[in-house]
Amino acid sequence: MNFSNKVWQLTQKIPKGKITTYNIVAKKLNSKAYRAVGQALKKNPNAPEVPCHRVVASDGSIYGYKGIKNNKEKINLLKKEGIKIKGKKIINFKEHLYKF
DNA sequence: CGCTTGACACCGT
DNA sequence: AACGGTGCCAAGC
Repeated sequence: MNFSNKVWQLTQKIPKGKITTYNIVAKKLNSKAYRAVGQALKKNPNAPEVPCHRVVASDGSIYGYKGIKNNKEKINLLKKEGIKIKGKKIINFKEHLYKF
C-alpha cells in the first residue's frame, strides 16, 4: 500500500457534495505530506473513481485544478453537487468540509 | 544515492 | 488583504 494509494482510497470516501483539503487527507494518513497528496492526486490513475475535484487547498481555494486548465466543466460539476464557487475559492467551504 | 519538482501550508512583509 | 519566500514530503530522473 503506497502513500498515493492511501490518498486515493481516502479521496474515494468523500461523499458527494462534500469536500476536503490536502492537509486533512495527509493528517488522516498520519503524515504531513500534504504536498505529496497533491502529487498523488495529479497522477490519479483512477480518474472517475477518485473525485480529485473534491480536494481543495486549506483556505478553500482551487489550487492548480482549474489553474492548470480552464476546465470550467469540473467546477460546474462541483457547483451541481451543491458547492458554490467564487472564482477559485469555495463559498462556505467549511460547511461542506468532510473531516473523515 | 542525491537533486529537482509540485494539484500545499505557513509566516513575514 | 494580497503577495512572496520558505519548509514540508513523496516521486521521478
